[in-house]
Amino acid sequence: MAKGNYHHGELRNALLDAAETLVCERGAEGWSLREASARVGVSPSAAYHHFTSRDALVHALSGRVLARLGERLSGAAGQQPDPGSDHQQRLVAIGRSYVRWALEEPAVARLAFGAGATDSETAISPHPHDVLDAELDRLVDAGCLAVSARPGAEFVVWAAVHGLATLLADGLISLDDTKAVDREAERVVRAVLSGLTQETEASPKWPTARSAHTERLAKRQTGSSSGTP
Amino acid sequence: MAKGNYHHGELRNALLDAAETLVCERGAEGWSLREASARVGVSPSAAYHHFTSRDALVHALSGRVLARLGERLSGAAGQQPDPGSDHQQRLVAIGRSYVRWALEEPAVARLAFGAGATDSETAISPHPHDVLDAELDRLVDAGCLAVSARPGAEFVVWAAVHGLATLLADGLISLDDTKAVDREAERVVRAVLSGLTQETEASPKWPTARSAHTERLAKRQTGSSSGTP
DNA sequence: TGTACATCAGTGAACGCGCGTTCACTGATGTAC
DNA sequence: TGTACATCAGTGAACGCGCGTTCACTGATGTAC
Repeated sequence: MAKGNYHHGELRNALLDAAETLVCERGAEGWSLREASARVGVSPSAAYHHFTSRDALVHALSGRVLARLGERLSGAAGQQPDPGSDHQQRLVAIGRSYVRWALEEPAVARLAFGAGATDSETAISPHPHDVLDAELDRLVDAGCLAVSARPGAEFVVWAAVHGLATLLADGLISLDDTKAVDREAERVVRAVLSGLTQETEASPKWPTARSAHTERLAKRQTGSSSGTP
Repeated sequence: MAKGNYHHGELRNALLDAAETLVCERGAEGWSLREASARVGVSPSAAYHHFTSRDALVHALSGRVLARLGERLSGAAGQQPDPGSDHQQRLVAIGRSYVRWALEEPAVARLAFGAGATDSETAISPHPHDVLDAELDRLVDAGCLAVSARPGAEFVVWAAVHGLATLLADGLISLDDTKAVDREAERVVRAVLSGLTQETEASPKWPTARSAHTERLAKRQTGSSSGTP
């Protein structure tokens, strides 16, 4: 906005905004760097002062989108009233929020997950994965999930919620309205949490999964800790 | 193969094969109709005698891939020994098979699901969804799943398994080896089935989901039944 | 306060490219008589 | 069994297109003295 437009000032963000809008309108892959530049009213080459390539733009957008999702999820959990006897409530809220989000802008969700594993420059904060993680810890603290069932539980919950979200976003499953989506998300979360709760003892040791996100964190820490003895 | 190559004879299938190989090599979107034709040793225009557009090729490929997945899933269930007391075993096998499949050729899986909802020409048989459905019916018959929990249970299981499969395929979660993948799949399936089993009574009514696949079947049936009074 | 100058963030033309699709064509195949 | 002919499944040249990226450039900004 305002005055001489030779220097845009906010071009980086403006390009990300334009790209996101294009993704909404035309799908995760159906747009070009040239189009995004044109929307912002800038020449295609201007983009290269802010992103090294189209791919870098995509990754940056993915990061921004995932961070927003993280905020949204932790917000959803935080807005839940005092759990009373229903300790699964906050996790239900998270699952619901995740699924709703994927359904609001399916193409954006697809892009975010598609580019998700490759970007390592920017820290995504709060990362959706961390939000889920913290919530499961709460559940253990409340005595509603056995300590033995806790390791890797986030991947089970994440898988279930993510699966519902992507099946809906990709149109492989349909539900009639938002209400139905919310309730289906609730069913999935409750089923999976109840199942995990039953694991308790005598269960086999489950494998150790790692998320691309925590992987990155770990690398960063070992890298810096080697410098601080 | 053999003799005068003016008439290929199997061009349609050959193009699908080439496209599938290209998807493996370069990702779900990183290939062109021209490339596929070139691999088969045919001019690009030849493809138009078998597919109305590149998009039609993609959909046909998706259908073929999904049908193969269906076969594989039902095969995996069928190979399980007599369940004994473990009635979840067959479903664990299905889930394992689904996840393994997605991990073997992630790009192909992505393409199959991405194009999945739009194709309505060819019936996919056996459809993965149907295989799952049948198996849950078995579970009810065996008395291991309440009749009240059965409706829509396939979507809960599908979501969980599909989520794990896509998170792994997209690199958002990593596991060390095939063994770990198998065990994680088992954990997810067992968790979700145990959760569903607990639903039994007094649970709220869950929404009615529809899959793009059954939707299509329904349409076909109403269409033909109107002609046979 | 005024001027010189480095740096930053744009421009716009050009590059080479491969794409999906169309078209008029032609060689091979199979069928009717 | 042999020939005429319709149909099928290829060819190859051409279309117009938009793409990502590069390059030498230039106008605006901010800092040092």
